[in-house]
Amino acid sequence: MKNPEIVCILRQISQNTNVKLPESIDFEVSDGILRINLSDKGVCANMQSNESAFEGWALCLKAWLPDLIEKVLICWNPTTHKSNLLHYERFKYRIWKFIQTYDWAENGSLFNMDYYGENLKNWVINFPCDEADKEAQGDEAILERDYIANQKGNYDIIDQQLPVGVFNNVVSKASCVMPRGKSQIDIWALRCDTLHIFELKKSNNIMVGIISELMYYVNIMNDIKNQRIKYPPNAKECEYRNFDILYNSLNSNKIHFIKGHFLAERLHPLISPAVITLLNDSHIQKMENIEYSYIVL
DNA sequence: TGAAAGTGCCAACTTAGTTG
DNA sequence: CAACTAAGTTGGCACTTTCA
Repeated sequence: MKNPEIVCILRQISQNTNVKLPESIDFEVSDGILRINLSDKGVCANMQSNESAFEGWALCLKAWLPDLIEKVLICWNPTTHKSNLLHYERFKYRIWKFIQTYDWAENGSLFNMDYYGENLKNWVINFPCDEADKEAQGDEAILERDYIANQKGNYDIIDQQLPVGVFNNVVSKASCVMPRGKSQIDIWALRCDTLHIFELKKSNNIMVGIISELMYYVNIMNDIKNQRIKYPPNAKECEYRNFDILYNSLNSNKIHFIKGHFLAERLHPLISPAVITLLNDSHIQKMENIEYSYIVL
């Protein structure tokens, strides 16, 4: 069964005849196995784009079609030339995390993921280099500031725009491992022993890729919390955007829980409550105190 | 006709380079 | 060495396409 037949069943079950699957991904269901075949372009694309967002599609399809799908294989071609090595590197980290998190998910390519454990030791994460622009005009920036202003009383600290760029040993353009720049955690907050991470989306931006983004941010912060990935030495002097408070909390092992929140008026029609439940149904995540939830704006 | 995927453009953001 | 400018990239937005 391929994309057209799968879409057909999804439409029946979800009672939504507008549901679609991205044509840049080949889905294939047979004998209880869903194969998600990603293109060269997809594995090098922004993680929130449909062609790249395998986490979201895997979780949505498995949650909607539990009788048809027991196992999910993420497949791509590791031998061809990759047009964007930074996105590709992040893609491989995402795959590595995904197959660790869910025992029903497997790497369906010939790429050997074992080396990642060693690699992580050399990674460092960048941190704010100035205050966030308080005047930024984008709708999302305005939503972000409003939410932070409204929620100040509910958290010990709440702030915006936390960088999550991965680098080798030092933070510089030459040593970057994954995309840096604009991919930042929209909003983060601390309350007692819990770090909250919010992925904010405007109501007209409803994409399955929101799952990929939030999972990536949560996994990176969890790897920092567990000291698998470090901040560089000069991070301890940074006081922008309340980073010093976060840094000290992480450093003194005060953070025991990480909660990722989808913060939006509405989600993609395939992201049902059952998808959030499946997202949380993981031994590793329970062991590592990771949890996801949907907060309706 | 309406909803969702796909596409191309541009504002905004980070870093690197330059200047006083 | 701070402040400014330039360059390059990301991701949002608005538009187009597709399909029931």
